[in-house]
Amino acid sequence: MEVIVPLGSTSYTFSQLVFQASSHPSLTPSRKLHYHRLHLCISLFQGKSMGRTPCCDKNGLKKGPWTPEEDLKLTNYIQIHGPGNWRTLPKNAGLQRCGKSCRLRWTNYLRPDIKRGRFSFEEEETIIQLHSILGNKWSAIAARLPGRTDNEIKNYWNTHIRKRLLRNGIDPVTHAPRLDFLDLSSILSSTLCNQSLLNVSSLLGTQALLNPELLRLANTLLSLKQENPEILLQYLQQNQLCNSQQNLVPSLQPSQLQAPIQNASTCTTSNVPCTSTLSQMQANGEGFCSNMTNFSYPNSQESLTSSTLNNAFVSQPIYVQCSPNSTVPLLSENSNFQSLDGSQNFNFDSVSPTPISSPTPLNSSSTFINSVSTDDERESFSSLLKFEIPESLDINDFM
DNA sequence: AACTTTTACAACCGCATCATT
DNA sequence: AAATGATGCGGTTGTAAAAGT
Repeated sequence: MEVIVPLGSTSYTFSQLVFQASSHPSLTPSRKLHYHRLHLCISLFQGKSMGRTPCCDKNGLKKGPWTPEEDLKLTNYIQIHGPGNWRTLPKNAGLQRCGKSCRLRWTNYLRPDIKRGRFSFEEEETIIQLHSILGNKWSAIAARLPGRTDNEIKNYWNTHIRKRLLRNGIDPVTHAPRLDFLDLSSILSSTLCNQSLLNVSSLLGTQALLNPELLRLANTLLSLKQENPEILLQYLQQNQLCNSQQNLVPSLQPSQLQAPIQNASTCTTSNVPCTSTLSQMQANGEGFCSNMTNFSYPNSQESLTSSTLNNAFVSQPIYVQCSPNSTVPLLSENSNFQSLDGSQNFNFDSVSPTPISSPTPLNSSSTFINSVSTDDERESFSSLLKFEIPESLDINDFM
């Protein structure tokens, strides 16, 4: 059966088209388009897909995990000839792979300068910061992390960092705190289960979460605490985060916090006293419940009661810096919380207007918000901190 | 112990971009 | 200027290992 192919105003038999395509050495521009269509027709007739020809003939080429033998062949070939010419490389190297697969294997796995193993705290912090600026530009992020590939960073982001940010109420896309992401229900329901803990201190712990930079730092440090406490300790010592003189949150007096915090799990491996910053870390979604309910004084082993917690924590104003030059209370003086059954009301009437800053480290070199040098940076950071709770916030909405 | 679910990561795929013709 | 090829990039998938039941 003869196949008729309409081409422009003329119809050709398929055999005619094949003949012309195979024998025509040079095409005039006016004919190029016709022959391009011809090529497509032939491809279609032969069952090939439309569009650009694939980078390799898929037939007979291996896919899936690479074997050590294949790795060796590829490595040996590149050591001699260098990377590049990926289309012809597999054939020359004796590999039944497409060039794309070879390039990926080399750049993501076999390259000698690739750093293997866990991401360090500094690397993780860098990734988070760069992602907040660059978004999902993995190659751009990888370019600033020597030895790490874009694929590796992307995977690490998706499997570790992204989930952790979500868990801790931070939008992994915008890096802004999101109350709807925060697992407030577990935090509050746990608290509400124990009426003795219905006090301002608990809510202050929750409130501390609402400082986005503290959230971010807490998130990172908490995960590190769980996954690699040694590196955390090293980092804390380097950045003096455990030095009470650092006054990371000046409104919370070290004397009021030392006792419970020294016994908190974060510091069990360290003799270095911790500050309120770490207490706020404890207050995130992963550590909040247990740590808020299990605080005890180190000497007496006496568990803290509601009243002692109140004594220790009540009346501590929490502020979020919303602009480089001013601070405002996170909650208005009229902010109220109400328990599920309405039996407990909370307010922050005692909040004093003493302005404080929130000098949370923003990068591994311990740059603090207050010490940023340029207006752009200030603006950038202050935009990160724009976050407030509506006065009409109702806890029941989160339950 | 067996099975299911979750996690981690290597690899694939399609599209975009750049360089060459 | 347009077509074509090579390479890079980012989203997604497949699968082995680990964790949970």
